[in-house]
Amino acid sequence: MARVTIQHVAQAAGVSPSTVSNFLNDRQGRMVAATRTRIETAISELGYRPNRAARQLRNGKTQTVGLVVPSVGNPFWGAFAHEVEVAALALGCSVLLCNSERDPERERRYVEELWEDGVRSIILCTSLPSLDHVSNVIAEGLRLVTFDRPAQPNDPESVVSISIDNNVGGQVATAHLLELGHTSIAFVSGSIRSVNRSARYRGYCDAIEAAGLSVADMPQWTGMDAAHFGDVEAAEVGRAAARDLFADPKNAPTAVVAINDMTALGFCRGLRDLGLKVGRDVSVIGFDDIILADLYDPPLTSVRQPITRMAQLAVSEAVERGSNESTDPGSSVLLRPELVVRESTEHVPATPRP
Amino acid sequence: MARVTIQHVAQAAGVSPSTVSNFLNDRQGRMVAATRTRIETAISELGYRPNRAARQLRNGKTQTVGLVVPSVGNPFWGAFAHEVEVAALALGCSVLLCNSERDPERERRYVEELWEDGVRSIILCTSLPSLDHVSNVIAEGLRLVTFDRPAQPNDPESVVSISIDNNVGGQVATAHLLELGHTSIAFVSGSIRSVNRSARYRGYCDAIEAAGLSVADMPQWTGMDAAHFGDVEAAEVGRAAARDLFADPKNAPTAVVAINDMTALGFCRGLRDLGLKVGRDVSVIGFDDIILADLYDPPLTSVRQPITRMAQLAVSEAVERGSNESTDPGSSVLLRPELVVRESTEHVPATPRP
DNA sequence: TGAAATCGGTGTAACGATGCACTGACCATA
DNA sequence: TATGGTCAGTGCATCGTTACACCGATTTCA
Repeated sequence: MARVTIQHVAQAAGVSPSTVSNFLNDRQGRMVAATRTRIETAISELGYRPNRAARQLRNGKTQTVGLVVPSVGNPFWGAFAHEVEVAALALGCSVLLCNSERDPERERRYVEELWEDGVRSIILCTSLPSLDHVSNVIAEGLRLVTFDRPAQPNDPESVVSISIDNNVGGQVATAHLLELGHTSIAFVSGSIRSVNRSARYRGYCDAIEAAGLSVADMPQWTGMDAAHFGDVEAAEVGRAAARDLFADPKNAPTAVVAINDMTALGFCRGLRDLGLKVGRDVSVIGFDDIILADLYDPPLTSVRQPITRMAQLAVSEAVERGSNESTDPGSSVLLRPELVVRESTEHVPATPRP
Repeated sequence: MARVTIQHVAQAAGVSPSTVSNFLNDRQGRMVAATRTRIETAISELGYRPNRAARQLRNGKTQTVGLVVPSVGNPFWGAFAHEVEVAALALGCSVLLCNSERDPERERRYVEELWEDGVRSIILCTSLPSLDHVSNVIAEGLRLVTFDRPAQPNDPESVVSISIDNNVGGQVATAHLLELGHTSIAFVSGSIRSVNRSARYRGYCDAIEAAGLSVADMPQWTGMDAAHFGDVEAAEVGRAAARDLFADPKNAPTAVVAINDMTALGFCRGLRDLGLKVGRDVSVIGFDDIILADLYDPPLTSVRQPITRMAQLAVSEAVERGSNESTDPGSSVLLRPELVVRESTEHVPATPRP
């Protein structure tokens, strides 16, 4: 089965390869209808599919979207990667998968390699405050879509962000706990230098103070200062937080806002280690609403990110803007998160724990 | 920043492009050491990286590994995809991700498209009994590694399988429950036409009968006959199974072997809906040992698949055999699964449930 | 009616890497 | 000194597509 090339199509249609190429690339301005149909039938009869490598070599671009996530092993990123692939498929693109392990240096290397390999659109899931590490590639024309990281003031103009409003998310989560009567609410998060973390934390602070309470009075957990920890370890962070926060029961929270569901689930596991019951003893709320939130016992209250919609937006920004050369600034999107109340959050216990 | 090509390197090293190409492709048989070093320094000084597209166009191959999983959204496949990417990176390959949604037609299309795009090695995660749908591509020379699907008698010779021994897994899981005193053990699975399911089921049957019991006496659940259901829906399967099996409490099992952890977790969720407690009331065991098994409440007993090792094996089979043109039959691997006992399996309750 | 404009396409030289067939220099043998 | 053989490296056509420059035929318009 030798490859069917554009020459075969040209011959079958009785035109020159150039004309077929013009047809394929929508430069049909000057082309009589009959020619068009002859080419169309020739293509379908021969089952012609353009050779990607040749195309890429010629114009220095791929139809591939790069997807850089912290780790597909994490259920949230796995689910997102899935949605991205589905959305990209619908637009006729493939997805090249890269795990950054939340390492800025790997992020940079991946982005640079993808660029050099002709990938012109990348969906970068990062939560680094600055994009300096990839700014040179952006300057050369990379269409970068950041996900789960709202646009920052210093971002290059061409960068588009698809994200939920983490500040609102933090507020909604915290307000929910406040409404349940909690007044001792801890914020649990691992990674420090993340824009998400700070936005969610700010939302948490805002809600606390709006309720007339003081953040300073809340139980604090400073987090594991490990410079290097992946995404799968998020659960470990939660578990450690539970251990530490309840080391001194007098000063322990009655409710916890976790930075994401994995950390929340780890926290629940930690509570279990201590003989405490989620919901009854301590309310826990997470972020993301991964599939396991609903499966958990008790089902986890969470701030949902609409990943299907977000993946579609990200892919269409990456691909469609990537195709036309317009310097259209593109549109960053800040979606409203949605609170999904389940059973891990309950009214504050009437009697203080023993 | 114009691209550095092999010509630039050649010029800098004072040789012809052909010589540089020879160097790059390890055809250094006849090449004096001085030339070699001149080329080496030229490459590193100029920061030369070969152009993938040109290479691919020239020899019709990519250095990319195709990875076809049912859905990266499923935590097990997400974790596996992660390990594959890590292993591929170590060998200098990228990974092209495809979700088959367990649809044979999509599987076929993806495999064919990857092949036509020059991908010569594919890790296919399927559980279809036959590989007929991709046999034409295999015949043309595709290096196919199947994962989580043991080699079948009718498979083409060149196909390599990396899998655990599912039969043993089924036995180990069931034997564990038998040891705990259970005599009413159900097998819960969704997909019907899967080689995994049948192997695990056979293991289950073997263990039951080895204990002097009869499979016919066990509570049966025929499964949802949906022709089409994805991988993420696995949890739904478990939940439905719980509902159905306990519809008639007199005839309900005291323990359950689930086809995988997602189904097991769904089953646990179903039990919870019914007011039953996992472990105390009903023992549940899953397969895969995904990260959430340990996080769950109660932590889930599971038959672990050593995915890191398996991913390494799969990638090395795919890439290293792919590189040399030997028709070395390659070696299928059947790893021993490992039982991880946690708290979702307990001794059979002394008193029958009300 | 003749010059220009338009129409519908075609010829050709790249894009960067590769590998076969070749060459010129040197050495050994007869 | 012919003859042949090895050594170290080179020339060139090629992979499939694309885009620019070009071309002959028809139409337009003053």
